[in-house]
Amino acid sequence: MAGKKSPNGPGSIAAETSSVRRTPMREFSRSLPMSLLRAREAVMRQFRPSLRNHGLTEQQWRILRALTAVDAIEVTELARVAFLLGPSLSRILRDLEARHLIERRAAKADLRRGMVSISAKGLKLIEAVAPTSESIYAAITKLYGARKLAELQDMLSALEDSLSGLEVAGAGDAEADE
Amino acid sequence: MAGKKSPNGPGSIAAETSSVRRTPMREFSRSLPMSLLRAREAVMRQFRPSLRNHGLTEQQWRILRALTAVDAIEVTELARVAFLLGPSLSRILRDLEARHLIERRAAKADLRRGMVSISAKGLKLIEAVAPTSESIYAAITKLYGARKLAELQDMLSALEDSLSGLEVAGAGDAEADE
DNA sequence: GGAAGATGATTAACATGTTAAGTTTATCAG
DNA sequence: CTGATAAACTTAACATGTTAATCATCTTCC
Repeated sequence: MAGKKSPNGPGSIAAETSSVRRTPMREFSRSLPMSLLRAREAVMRQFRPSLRNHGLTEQQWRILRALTAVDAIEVTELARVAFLLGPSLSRILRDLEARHLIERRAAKADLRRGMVSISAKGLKLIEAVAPTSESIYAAITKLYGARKLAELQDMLSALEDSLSGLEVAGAGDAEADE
Repeated sequence: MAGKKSPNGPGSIAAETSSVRRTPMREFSRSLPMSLLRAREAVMRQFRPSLRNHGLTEQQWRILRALTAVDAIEVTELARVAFLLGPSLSRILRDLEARHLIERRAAKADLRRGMVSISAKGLKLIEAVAPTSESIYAAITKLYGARKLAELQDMLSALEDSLSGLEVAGAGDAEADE
């Protein structure tokens, strides 16, 4: 049930012919992006069912969660805090507003800016989800170790910092072969 | 250009009213899922432009990359290796096949199973992208430190292992309020 | 003060993530 | 051999990621 089974039994063609093409590359499964992706998925797999039972996606939860910390916030700031791109945020806010979980108004001084805040209904929903969410987080912390978890987050943060100054290379690499 | 600016200047309404609702929760930006998401995005941001210049998305690249290591592989195995869900993989394979970057055939012993392999054109594309990709990876390794990078991957792997035995809780938590 | 350019937000278009349902082929009980 | 069950994909439907284009408002400069 828990682990993925390895179908190496009958007719596993791929396993028999594993020394054919050897491009000199890092092993695929240990590349940094894959490691980060798998780790994150392992974590989110724990949270998704609970969120889903409350009718929320991960991103919708992130937004409501961020809104509980402030009275109101500009859309752009919210995108930064919840780590969502503008277009995604626009769509989600439209949906959350239709469900009366948030409220919107235009900023007085600049009509381009939209101010967003969580509604009473939204707060109530948050309070309904939070206990389970915190419980899961506590279980993860206990399993992995609080100290190790803090260390991991420090290393992730350091990784972000390391890359923040990197100019995106290959911007004139080659053209798509169309 | 490089850093995000913090518009704390005129009319920053959110910043002034920061002590209103205080749900007793972890600080949002330091939650584990967010840390992992941001770190991964910081890494992928380096690769995406180069891939894009070759007409590939991140996932398409993962698939072709995985295919270079084997002669042929079953779809299910490919999904596991490239860490994609079945439906995503189906769509991408359809597209890659239409572009003649991969080849497909049915397994002789079991017509339900599809065997996938990379084409000559696909290999050529891989070889065109690989140098830039490796160069970027090397730059990241140098910036962050090879030792630290290995340590980070070990910790990520350990995190996966820790969570692999966790039963997904909250599966009967509550119903969506519709 | 009005046109040009900058900024905040949304919309458009396409690709993927995610869960559920459908299709085809195997396997198995009777 | 046939109907039921399972397995391997594939499709469907909806939500988000990603980049480009559009819209509305603001700022600037002449």
